[in-house]
Amino acid sequence: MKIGELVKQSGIAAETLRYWEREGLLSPAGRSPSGYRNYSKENLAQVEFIKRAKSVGFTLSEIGELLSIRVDPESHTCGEVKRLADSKLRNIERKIEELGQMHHALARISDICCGGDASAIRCTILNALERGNGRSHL
Amino acid sequence: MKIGELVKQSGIAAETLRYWEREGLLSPAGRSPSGYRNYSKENLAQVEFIKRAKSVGFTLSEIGELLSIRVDPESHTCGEVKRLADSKLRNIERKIEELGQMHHALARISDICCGGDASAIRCTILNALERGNGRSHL
DNA sequence: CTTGACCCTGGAGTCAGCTACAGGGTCTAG
DNA sequence: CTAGACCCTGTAGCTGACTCCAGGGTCAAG
Repeated sequence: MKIGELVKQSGIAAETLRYWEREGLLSPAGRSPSGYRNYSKENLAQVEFIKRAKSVGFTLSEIGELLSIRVDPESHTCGEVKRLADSKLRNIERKIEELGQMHHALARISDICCGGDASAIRCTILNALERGNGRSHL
Repeated sequence: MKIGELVKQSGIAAETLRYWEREGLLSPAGRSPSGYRNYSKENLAQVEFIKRAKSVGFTLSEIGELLSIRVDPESHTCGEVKRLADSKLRNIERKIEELGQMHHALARISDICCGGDASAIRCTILNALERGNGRSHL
């Protein structure tokens, strides 16, 4: 199938598919005489693989590693794959933790703000940002 | 004080302070005859304000808005400030939610992987990425 | 035979928030 | 007077994942 068909089947933009190809994630099965990319069923499966890997947070370069394992799984171990997954999990946990701290700090200073039409001169949010309060995130 | 002193007092790199200035967040109180930036105590306070606002997740352009309220709070209301804070809170919540879903999905497929030295041919993680399983995030 | 949809390449631009020069001027201690 | 620390501007590069564009070739329908 040509790229337009793959776009329809996969929901991924043509520019993006070509970008993934440049990044080494997706090689079309072949080319037509006139240079048009020809994609196979396997190519479509690979695009779906990439989409799923993206949806759980892998970066394109990590997906590249996963794909190289996928094409030759005999030469790799479960352990390798699990290490990739678990390091990504730790990574996600760190981000959640950071965001949680931000949320906690911001919620605390926002909660005590009246939020009314009074002038912002004594706004507690502004004051908290102005002075901090000794804790790490405000 | 000159920029090097502000760097010491604030812990923010000189390049970054100049960058913030280009972005309209921080204007030095003045310039020496030779063109060196002169920073005041108020400038230092402003840098601390920016640091705190960053630490709770505001972007530089949002911080710009907060700063413009800060310099003229009479013309603004608590409500304005709280709306900024609350929209940022919703924003953080969305990101946490997204990451939580990624974490959930990835943990689920990682947990059932043996992680051993066996070849990756039947690796459950790879299989899950290959086939999906009908849920939104795998 | 032409129109319009489709495809190609290569390169530049986008977002945020820096960071790193290069090539110069200034200031201060000895 | 000179060495070295400091400061200036302007420009370019970095990250990641696209996104857009110009300028062209290809293909099928009518």
